[in-house]
Amino acid sequence: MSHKTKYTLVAIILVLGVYGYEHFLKTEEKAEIVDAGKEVKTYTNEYFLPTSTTGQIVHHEGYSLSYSEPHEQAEWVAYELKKSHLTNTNFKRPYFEIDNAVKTGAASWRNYKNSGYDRGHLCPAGDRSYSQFAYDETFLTSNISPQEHAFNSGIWNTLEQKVRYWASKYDGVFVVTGGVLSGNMKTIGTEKVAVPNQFYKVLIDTNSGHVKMIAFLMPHENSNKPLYDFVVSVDSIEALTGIDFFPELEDALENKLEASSSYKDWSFK
DNA sequence: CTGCAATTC
DNA sequence: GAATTGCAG
Repeated sequence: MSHKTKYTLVAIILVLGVYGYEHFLKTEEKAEIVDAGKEVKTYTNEYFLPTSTTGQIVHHEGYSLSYSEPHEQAEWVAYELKKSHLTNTNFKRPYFEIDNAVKTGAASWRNYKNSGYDRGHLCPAGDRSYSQFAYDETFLTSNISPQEHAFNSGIWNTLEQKVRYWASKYDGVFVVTGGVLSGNMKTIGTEKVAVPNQFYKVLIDTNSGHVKMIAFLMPHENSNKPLYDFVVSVDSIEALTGIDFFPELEDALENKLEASSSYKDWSFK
């Protein structure tokens, strides 16, 4: 063959080689996140996981979730927020990524684009700022729900900050949070991601002597009311969602704590 | 902290 | 599409 043909072939091989290597790197990066879901969780983490009404629980390094395919979002996200997790580091926000660990296919972030709704974190990025990996992992689409911006940056944000305050004060809390996926809901995007009409957050603390619980149920709208106005019993959220929140607790204790809507054990400062 | 959007390459 | 920059609650 001619020299010209040889050079052409070499050039093509080089281009394919570089492309292939970059593709290999990207595949490796994705594999890291997927494999992270297979890691064995700590005892405490497993212990407080709620039941799944959808049959699809996914474990990530920094949180676990139960994915509802019909609603294209998690019915709950659960994680332990330790005092040591709280840092002042200010990571750059990454791009949202489809969660490949969701076998039925997690929603694309494109559903949210120009929808008028925020990509609202369920496990807040601010709760996983102890490492770049943990922070980035919260930007998976299985960890977000459509939220009105005024709500997300308003009273919901206030609640999230209060959770961090409690995690610091009580040396760690276990957090379960999600939207109430029932009733008539609007949808956004081509995949019809449901817009919850209410959001909840359930906390349990076992590190402060005696076990205590608190639950919040908020309409999907901003509010200037104090946080304690939204305290409800865990039982009432279980009735709404069908989720059993702390099935591993001793029954008598579980029944007592979950029936209570008292917040006397939790400091609102 | 919680986010979106316009701009540039 | 990726990254930077600015803006808003």
